[in-house]
Amino acid sequence: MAYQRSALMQERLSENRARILAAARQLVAEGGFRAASITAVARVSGLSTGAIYRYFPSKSVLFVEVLTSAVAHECEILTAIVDGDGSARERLRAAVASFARRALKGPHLAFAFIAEPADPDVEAARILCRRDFGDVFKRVLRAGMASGEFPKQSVDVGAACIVGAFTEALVRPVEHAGGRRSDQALVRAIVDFCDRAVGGTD
Amino acid sequence: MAYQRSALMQERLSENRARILAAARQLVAEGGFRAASITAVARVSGLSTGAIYRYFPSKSVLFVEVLTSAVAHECEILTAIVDGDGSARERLRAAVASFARRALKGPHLAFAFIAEPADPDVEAARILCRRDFGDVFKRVLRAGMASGEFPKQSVDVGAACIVGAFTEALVRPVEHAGGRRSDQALVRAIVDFCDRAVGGTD
Amino acid sequence: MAYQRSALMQERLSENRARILAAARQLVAEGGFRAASITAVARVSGLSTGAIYRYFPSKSVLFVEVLTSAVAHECEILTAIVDGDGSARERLRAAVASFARRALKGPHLAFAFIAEPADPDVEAARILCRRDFGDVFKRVLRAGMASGEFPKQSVDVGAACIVGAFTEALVRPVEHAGGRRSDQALVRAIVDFCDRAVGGTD
Amino acid sequence: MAYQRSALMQERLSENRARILAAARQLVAEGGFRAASITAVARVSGLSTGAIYRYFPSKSVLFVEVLTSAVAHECEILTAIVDGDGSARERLRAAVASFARRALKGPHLAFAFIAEPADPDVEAARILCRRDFGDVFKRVLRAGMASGEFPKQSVDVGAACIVGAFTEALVRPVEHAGGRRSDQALVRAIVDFCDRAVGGTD
DNA sequence: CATGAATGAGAATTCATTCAT
DNA sequence: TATGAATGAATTCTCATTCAT
Repeated sequence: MAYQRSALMQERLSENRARILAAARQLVAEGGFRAASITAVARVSGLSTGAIYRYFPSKSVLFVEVLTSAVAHECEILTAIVDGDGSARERLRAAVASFARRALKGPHLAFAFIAEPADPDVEAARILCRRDFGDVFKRVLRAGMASGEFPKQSVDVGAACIVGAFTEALVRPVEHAGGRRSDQALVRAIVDFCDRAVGGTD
Repeated sequence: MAYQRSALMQERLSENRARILAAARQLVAEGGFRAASITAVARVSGLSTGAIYRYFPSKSVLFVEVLTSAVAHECEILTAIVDGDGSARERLRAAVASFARRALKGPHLAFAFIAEPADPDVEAARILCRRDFGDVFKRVLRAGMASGEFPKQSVDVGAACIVGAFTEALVRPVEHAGGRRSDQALVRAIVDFCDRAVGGTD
Repeated sequence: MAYQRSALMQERLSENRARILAAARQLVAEGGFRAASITAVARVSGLSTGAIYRYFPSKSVLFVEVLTSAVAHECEILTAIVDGDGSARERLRAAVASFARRALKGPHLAFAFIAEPADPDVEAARILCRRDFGDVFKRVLRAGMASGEFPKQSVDVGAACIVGAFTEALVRPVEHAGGRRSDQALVRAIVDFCDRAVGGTD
Repeated sequence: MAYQRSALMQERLSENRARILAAARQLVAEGGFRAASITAVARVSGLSTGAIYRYFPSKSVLFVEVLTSAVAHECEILTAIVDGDGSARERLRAAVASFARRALKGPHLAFAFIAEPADPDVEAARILCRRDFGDVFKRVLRAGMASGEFPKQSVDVGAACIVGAFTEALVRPVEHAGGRRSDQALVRAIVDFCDRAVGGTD
């Protein structure tokens, strides 16, 4: 009996795939990579462990995709801001502020993806992701230098420093959730720091 | 009559302790906490697994010591610089440059200690260590603001951003060892970034 | 669509659970709790160590169940006898005789359960089990005292002494299996001892 | 250089041996065989682990001696009572009462020796010790039967039952130390039980 | 094609025993 | 001779991955 893969079936397949990714994302967000076992992903997604392996050949591959898709999404948002209107300085401030605000809403996820290693494959993907983040900032740095808004500086290092600066500044309040300063003030301080760092004028 | 513990024996004991710490440090530097199993520490240190437990009551305690001793050492060096002579700006530049140069020599370790989580006990120690690093920079920031060298800014956020910025900027070249720019130029770029970020004048 | 768990599968699951319990029971019977490692249970049951942990969350829980289920079974039998017809004395004799005969068939197990401690959790369960045994005998003692068959005496101590007496008398012949007197005579002697101890008249 | 083993040295040797035995006894009394590791024995005795092995070839041998010497001591006391003056019944009551009172003073030790097994060698010794205990009671049983004080009964079984009865009755209060009945009343109840069991008349 | 029970290598930790000093 | 550091096999438990149903 020949099987026809119906549209319905196709849909279910990609729905399952999405469910698995969502479950993995949620688990990492709630408890880090440590809490994200295949068994847990199966439980949260409502599928079996065997089913996970139908959609992803290994745990590494699954989490590399979780990581890259989340980062790609963030990068799209940042890119839209960086490629938008306004001065380079305005765009940089807006991009940093946007990332910081989003990270403060879903804290552990941002931390895990940016800072937490898992196994070597995921680690390799994480490094590529950080580079992707950096690339967005490189563009606005180049634009600012071209227009004379920013002084001459290393684009590579500047971009990495920006990513590192706001990552680190965001990680700490995340870890002591209680008694943190207002998120507004935190975002503002991070943005000011990056602004001064690249601009040199206040 | 109890036998005197000979000086030779004493020396071997502390030598073994140091060997265990060195082995643990090396394993973390090469492959992160993931690669640092007790078995691996035993193999690299040339001792048995049981011997590890004569010197350290648990894996957690061992790695907390690895972490805190490394960080304490770095903090001492930074503190000496920050408490030295010169303008706040000069001292900040010197501190960042010193850390960056040292990190480039023993690369992965710095990252693993700053960014990589392990088990809850080590994680708790790691958070304290990050705070210690930040504290050093807070002092120079306060000094610069008091003397009017630096504009008014958030000391907490600024310190975290500095730590994050140079950590991130150092991690990337470390991970793609080939084709990196000259270390000198890298250090210079990082220092300039932090300098502008806190000072606002060039 | 979730698949139905077939009756066959259901059966295999409870069969495995039973196999694990049986293997644990056998190992305790043959060599005491000392000989009953998880590895040994896995070997004897024909499963892997990991499989044991699908059915029982820890070694303690497994052995607590082995212990309590065996004791509960014995207690049911004794309770049925003690709550049956006849004089208190007849029921006491029947209960002791029944336990003794059963113990002589599966010897070491009864002893290990009554006398041998293991880890704290199992030990706690063991104490509760001894109390359960004692409770059965307390009832018949109270009945006999109420009816005037037995002289006034401590119910608590009497019950404990009965359990201890037949346990000890059964343990020795069990351990030197060769050359033992006839089981019949042994059971008779134990029953007579307990009978005299509580009744005081022959 | 030929060594002369001086009297002083001889004394120290047997003193050390005694210290080791005392340390082992104390540890078993306080925490059972579980707490009695060779390292712990070394610590408590003030000797090194290596020294333990100069006096005892293995842990088993050490604890077999701890066990047998303690039991031998109890047996001597019981034997003196059993071989003393008075009716068989009086001597039996006195012996049981003596053992019970002593056990209540140093409870864990008696329990560990009577009920708790360790490794196979110690276990074998424990069984022999119980037999030794039983032998004492066999003598008084025989004496009582010969004089017509006790009815005809199995000496072997009776002795075992007596040992089991008072052991069990003593073990329980030991384990729930709080809220126990008065020791006096407990001893009395145990003695009465054994008395009735062998004598048949009140 | 989905299921989830089973696998088994590997992790941290313990401890009786040995042997270089 | 006494020491106690070192050994290493054994223990309990975890989890990514497979495969019979």
